[in-house]
Amino acid sequence: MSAAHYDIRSFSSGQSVGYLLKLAHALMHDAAAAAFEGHDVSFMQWLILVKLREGASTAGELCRIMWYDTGALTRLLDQLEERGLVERLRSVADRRVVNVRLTAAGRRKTSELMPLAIERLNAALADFSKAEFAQFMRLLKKFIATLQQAEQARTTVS
Amino acid sequence: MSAAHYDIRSFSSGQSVGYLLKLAHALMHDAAAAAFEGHDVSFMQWLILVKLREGASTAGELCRIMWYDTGALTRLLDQLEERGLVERLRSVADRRVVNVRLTAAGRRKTSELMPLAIERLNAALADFSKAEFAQFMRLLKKFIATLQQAEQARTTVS
DNA sequence: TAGCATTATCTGCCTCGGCAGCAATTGCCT
DNA sequence: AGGCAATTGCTGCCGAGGCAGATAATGCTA
Repeated sequence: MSAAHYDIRSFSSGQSVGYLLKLAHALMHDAAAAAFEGHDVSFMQWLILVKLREGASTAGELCRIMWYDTGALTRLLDQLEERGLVERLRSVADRRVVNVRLTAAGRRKTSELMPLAIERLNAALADFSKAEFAQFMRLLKKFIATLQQAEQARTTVS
Repeated sequence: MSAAHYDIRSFSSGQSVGYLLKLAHALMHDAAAAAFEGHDVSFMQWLILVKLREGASTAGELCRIMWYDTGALTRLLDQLEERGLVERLRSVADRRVVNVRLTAAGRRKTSELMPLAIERLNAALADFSKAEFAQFMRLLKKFIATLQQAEQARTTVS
């Protein structure tokens, strides 16, 4: 472990990872949300659809991987179910669990909107070389791993 | 400019910068908010105080640099003013403008809570070498710059 | 000076996520 | 089997932020 990166004397908010992450996320999210405007599925809803396509199968699982509230997800799934993009099936193995899966229409809608997201991601990274992109991803994952570990330690204590 | 980083065929949400930024920000924010729990100033409010100490002087300026809603900021300033941490002064040069500045108590409170934030930032970056930290900051800033440029182009058109 | 677009702030309304409590179900332990 | 903690999903409530319209003040143009 190296010495601390920040100290009280020299701290400036513009040099804070937290502040930069906030800005980067807000800008990226706004760009994505703007791209999805006018379509009948919001950006957040589409993210859920993608995660389902990638294998997520229950409500709780979606909440954990998306760092999303269970109450909020229940309501979000209600909407997706109403529009026939998703279906809920009570698990027979464990009747507390609700299995969620894409319908055919849901799968179609997911693919249909995919280009919107891809386009925005590439636009945001237009000035990044392959090497820079790889570095960026690696560092983000490392950062996340550290915090998730700390978070897990915090919640298992209490 | 290099070739596109993402394409429709190979896309996976776990490899999306947007998804990673969302997670990184959420985890960092939760850690910071948890650190400020119990103190009479929320994490968000403290951020405003810091920006004021660093020279921000009007409500509008705070909104722009923090990527924050003007309505939300008005209410947040109301609370800070009530507690005597901040004071509003109608500008004499332009009477539409409200100059905001820290009171002595506000400056004291800002410094008092600084260690909480520093500590969390350093904890999150504990495994980062100096070089990795510098790289991470550089790439985040580059990413932000690209998106801000695009955002500005989008809003000046309409 | 009169008219009009623009800017800065504030207010009300709406949506969405966080949180706490609830009901149903399961698994563990005796 | 019986009791009890833990887990899953759902519901009501609350607070915070986004958005649109209102207000006041300024600057530009004729």
